Amino acid sequence: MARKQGSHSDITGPKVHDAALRLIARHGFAAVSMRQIAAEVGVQAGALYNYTADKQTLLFDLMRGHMLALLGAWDSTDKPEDPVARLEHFTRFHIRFHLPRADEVFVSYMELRNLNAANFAEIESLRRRYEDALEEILRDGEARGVFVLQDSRVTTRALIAMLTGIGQWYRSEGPLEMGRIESIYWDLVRRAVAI
Amino acid sequence: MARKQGSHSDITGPKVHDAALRLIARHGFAAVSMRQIAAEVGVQAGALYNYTADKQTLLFDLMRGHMLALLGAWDSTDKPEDPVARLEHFTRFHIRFHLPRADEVFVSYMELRNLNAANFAEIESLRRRYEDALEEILRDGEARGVFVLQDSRVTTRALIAMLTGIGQWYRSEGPLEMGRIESIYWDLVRRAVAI
DNA sequence: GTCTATATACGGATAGAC
DNA sequence: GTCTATCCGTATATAGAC
Repeated sequence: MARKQGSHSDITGPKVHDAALRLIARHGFAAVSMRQIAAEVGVQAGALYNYTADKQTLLFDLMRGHMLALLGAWDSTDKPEDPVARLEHFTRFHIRFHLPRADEVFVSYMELRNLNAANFAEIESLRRRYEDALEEILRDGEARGVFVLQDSRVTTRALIAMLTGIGQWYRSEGPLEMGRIESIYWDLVRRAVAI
Repeated sequence: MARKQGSHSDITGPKVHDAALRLIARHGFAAVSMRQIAAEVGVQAGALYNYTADKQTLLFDLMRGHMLALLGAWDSTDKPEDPVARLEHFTRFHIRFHLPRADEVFVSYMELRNLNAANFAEIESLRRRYEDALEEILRDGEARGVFVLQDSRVTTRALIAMLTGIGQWYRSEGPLEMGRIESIYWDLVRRAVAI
C-alpha cells in the first residue's frame, strides 16, 4: 500500500500511546514535544489531536491506564488464605507486574508533578487502593500474630518503595533472572515483618 | 537602599541556587525556564548567566553539590565498630540527612535523565560511592556472621530505595517525628538482614 | 483521519549600555 | 553585575483542504 494519507485510527491509536510512553519515560513529559511523538508515530503533529484532547490528557491516560491495569491484574489473582503466603503472593505479583513495565512505572511515579490537580487526585486515589491491598495483608497478619509491625501504613510504603525501586537498576539483559530477584526480595520482605 | 541595579554576587549566587532547586523540584527541570528562575530571584534572565554557564550546568551543580554534601557528611561521622551498630548508624544518618532535604533528594533522583552523558557519569559515580559505604557494612557483617544476605549489592539497593522512599510521603508537619521514623525504619532494616 | 499552514506564545542564550 | 533588547528556534493547538 504505502499510502501517505488515509484512515488508520485502529493502528495509530496504540502507536500514539506507545510512542508517548517511550519518549516520556526517556526524556520526561515537559521535554517531549507533540511533534516528537508524531514523528515517532509517523504522522504530523496535528493528527495526534484525533486521539487526545491535549498533551495533559495524553499523560493522564497513560498513567490511569497503568494503574487500572495494575489494580485489575491484582484483583484477578487467586489469593492464599495464610497471611505469610498472601504476602509472598503480593511480593511476587508486584515484581512480576512491574519489571516488564519499566516505562509505565517510571512515568507513573516521575510525572505526577505534571498532572493538573484533578488528574493528580484521581491517580493518587488509584495508587492508594493498591497500597491498601498490601496494608490489609499486613494488618491481617499482625492480627493473627504472624507479623510484627511498628506502623502498618509506614511499613506498607516502605515495602512498596523497596520493591518498586527494582526498576531503577534491573535490566532484563542483566545477570539476574526475574525468579532470582523475586526470591531475594521475598526474603527481605518476609524477614522484615514476619515473626 | 532599595537599589534596582548594582553588584550583588554574594547574595544573588545562593539565591539562584535556592530558587532553581525549589522550582525544579516542584515542576521539573524541563518545565522550568530561566526566566522563571530569574523572576524568583528578583533579576532579569540575562543576569543568571553571571552565575552559570547554561541551564544544564546549573542542574549539574545542584546535583553534584547535594552528592558531595552527602558524602562529606557521611565521611565525617564517627562509625561504630560493631556491624549492627554501624548499620543502625548508617540508617539513622541516611534518614536525618535526607529528610530535611526533600527538594535536593527529589531533584537528584528525578532529573538524572536531563543530565548530559558526562555529567550523568559523574553523578552516578558519586552515588555509587555512597552505595558502596552501605554495601561494605553489609558485607562486613556477613563475614562476621551477624548478617544474612542473599546478594549484597541487591540488598544495598533495596535498603537505600526503602529509606529514600520516605521523602515521597514524609511531611515535617505530619504526625510522625523524625526520631519515630528512624525507629520504624531501623526496625525494618535490622530485621531484614540481621541474624 | 491526515495533511499543510498558521496563530500565538515562550524557550535558551547573547550583545552592549550603564 | 544587572539591565534592556533581541536573535533564532520551538512549543501547543487550531483551521481548513483533501
